[in-house]
Amino acid sequence: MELNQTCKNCKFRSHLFDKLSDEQLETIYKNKKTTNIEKGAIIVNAGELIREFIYLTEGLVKLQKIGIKGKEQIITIARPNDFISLLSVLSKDIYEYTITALVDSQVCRIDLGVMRNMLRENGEFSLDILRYISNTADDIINHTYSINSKNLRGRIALILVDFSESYFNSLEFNLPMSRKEIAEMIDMTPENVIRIMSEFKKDGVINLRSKHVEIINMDLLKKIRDLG
Amino acid sequence: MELNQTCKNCKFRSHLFDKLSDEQLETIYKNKKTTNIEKGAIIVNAGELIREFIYLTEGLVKLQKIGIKGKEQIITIARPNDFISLLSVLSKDIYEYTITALVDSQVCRIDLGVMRNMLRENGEFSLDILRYISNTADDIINHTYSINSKNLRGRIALILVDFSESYFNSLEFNLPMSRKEIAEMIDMTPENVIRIMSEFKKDGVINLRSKHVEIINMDLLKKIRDLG
DNA sequence: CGCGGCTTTGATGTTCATCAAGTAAAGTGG
DNA sequence: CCACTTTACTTGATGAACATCAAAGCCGCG
Repeated sequence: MELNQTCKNCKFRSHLFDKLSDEQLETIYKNKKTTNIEKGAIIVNAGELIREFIYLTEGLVKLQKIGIKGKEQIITIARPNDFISLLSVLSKDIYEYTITALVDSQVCRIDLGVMRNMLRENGEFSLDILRYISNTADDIINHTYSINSKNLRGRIALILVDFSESYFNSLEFNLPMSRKEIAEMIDMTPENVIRIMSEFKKDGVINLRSKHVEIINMDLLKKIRDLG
Repeated sequence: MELNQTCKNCKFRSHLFDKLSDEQLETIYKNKKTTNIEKGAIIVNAGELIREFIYLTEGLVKLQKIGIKGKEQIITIARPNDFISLLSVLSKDIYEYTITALVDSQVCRIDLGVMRNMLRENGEFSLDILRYISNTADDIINHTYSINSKNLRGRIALILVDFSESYFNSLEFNLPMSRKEIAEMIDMTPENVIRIMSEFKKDGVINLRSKHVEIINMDLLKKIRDLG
């Protein structure tokens, strides 16, 4: 892709790179690799040594923790322009989460040493990254507590609204994950995910055919979310 | 307290300030206020405008979220040397959490503008703070998921071990909070907190007299935590 | 075409929240 | 310092929400 060839003009560039000089962007360009990832492919495995900053340019990926009893737990779903390795990259030597592509995706990998130097050199950039990390962490914490305080119906409603408004900007979309993965995201069993989505369908709140979802009564769905 | 009079020689100083020059420490000294906080007193209220970096020098404080239905939720308990306002301070204009002293405590408040300038000026300092935020957020996220994946017995065991090993470094300690607060920390009801602690006492795992706890069988307690 | 994983529905059981009621402890005003 | 009030703690009984188990249908894939 032509526009991808320099970072300066990259159409996927995050505003977080705005504070970098042309020279610094050039340095990043020389020390990055862009890769295409197929749906279902693992981008990083928990436990691997961290060597790079990873930036999502296209697609959708899940970050998950492998629980002690094999029970997997999805922490968050990252979108384009997210630094997907961010939660571990600055504080740990190894990845804490496994990252997997939910749909065909594209990432840029920037050498970690280069990135660190840039953070040291450029205080404005560093401060922006600080804000970004802070926000990301806040969001995850809030999201987790919000899920936790809801009953099962409320949880399903929450993620349906979330997908619609925060990920797809549409009342119709295809769920990018299996029922089992949804269950892992909102801490319930696949059986109950199905049960409750079927209920919503029967009650005319949504339409559902395999992975395709159409939200019919958004107001009601939000009410279920907020009261649940 | 004499040693408190300059930041450079402060005995409560965090290693996070190590990267600051003498001049910068002097600037902080001129722009900070040290305050004593009584047990139970509120340090900041959620919703208040953030004007300061707050640093805990002595004591123990809780950070809590006020839920929608009045249900309070304790996010974490901060110790001396923690930047207790950290999760909101760089990304938000207002505090997201209410912070309350669990025991008599002391905090330093550093003007936010001064702090921001220092982060911009000093890349090493900024990078250290980045790591610190990253770590703090990671810890909270891990802790939350860990609590969430356990049954009630496992949760009680978890916090008892935590208090013993991470906060008091002793097999005997006084719980710095009520049963209700413990419940808010690990997402259960006060009734069940009591019930399960009584069970532990009856089974000879701990000794319990009002707020005083003595761990008798730490191995078993950890087994309960890990299997729960 | 047949196998394995994903999905769906129903029946059962367990865990935990809620309710209720009583006791102990701690703060409050005279 | 004592009566009084309030708040924290404790125990038991009940019910609801949800996980687990089981079985059958579906779909994609070799």
